[in-house]
Amino acid sequence: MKIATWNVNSLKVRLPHVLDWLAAVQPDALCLQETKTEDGGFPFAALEAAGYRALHNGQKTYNGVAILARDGPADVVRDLPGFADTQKRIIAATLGGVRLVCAYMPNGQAVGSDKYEYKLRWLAALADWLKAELQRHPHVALLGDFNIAPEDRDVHDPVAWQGQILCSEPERAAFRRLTDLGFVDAFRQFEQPEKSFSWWDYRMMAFRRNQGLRIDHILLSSALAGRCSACTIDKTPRKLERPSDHAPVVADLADPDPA
DNA sequence: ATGGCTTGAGTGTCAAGA
Repeated sequence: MKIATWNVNSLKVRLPHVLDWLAAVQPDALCLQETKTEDGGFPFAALEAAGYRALHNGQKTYNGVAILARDGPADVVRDLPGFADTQKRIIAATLGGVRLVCAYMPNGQAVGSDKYEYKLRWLAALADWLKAELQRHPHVALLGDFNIAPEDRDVHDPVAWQGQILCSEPERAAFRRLTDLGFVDAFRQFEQPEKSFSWWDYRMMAFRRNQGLRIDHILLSSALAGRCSACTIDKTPRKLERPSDHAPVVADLADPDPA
């Protein structure tokens, strides 16, 4: 089973890239963030024609998350249970025995801002919910744009970014709270190239200079982590005309051992 | 240099991203 996550920064603009990427990579499930549309503008038919059913939690202009899957997903949840939020950042579904949680975590804008406080509250609510979710489903995969670079090696210039948004200690502590629940950063289970990033600013030719951050992640519950045979960042679509500023992250999961 | 691009909204120019 191949699962993936990609912040597309507007699905209307990026649909051709998404369709090409689905055809080339053939994932069983793709989690999308920043679709930036309500259902009315969502390309259900084009994705269906490509062999993917879509679950969408949409919003006009901002946010919006979706799960594209070959098989029909079950037990769909939209939004963080028990957390009052007008922003559409969560969609979850069960597929092939795996509980997929697609998340677009808040950006936070600046350390100390109202949006930063919201980010930390949102992350705390996510951890509380996932703790309960792990009791119900041992095989949980949390995929998405975390807007957190968990360690200095995930940052092109750790000195410049020290303490800044996406890298601050409270954000990194929120990430560690997830790994303390038993989640494993799939990417770090394997040897990776140095300076591996998943996001590059549109400005300053940041991609060409590889001035990026690794903020898009696939976290696997311990029961799932043992089935993961590979995890990679696919920089190919970042090189296209009018790219998303994020690259997809892909994980391969072996079939479960027969009981 | 609190900039630089890109998107959506809406038709002038701003909010937001990260």
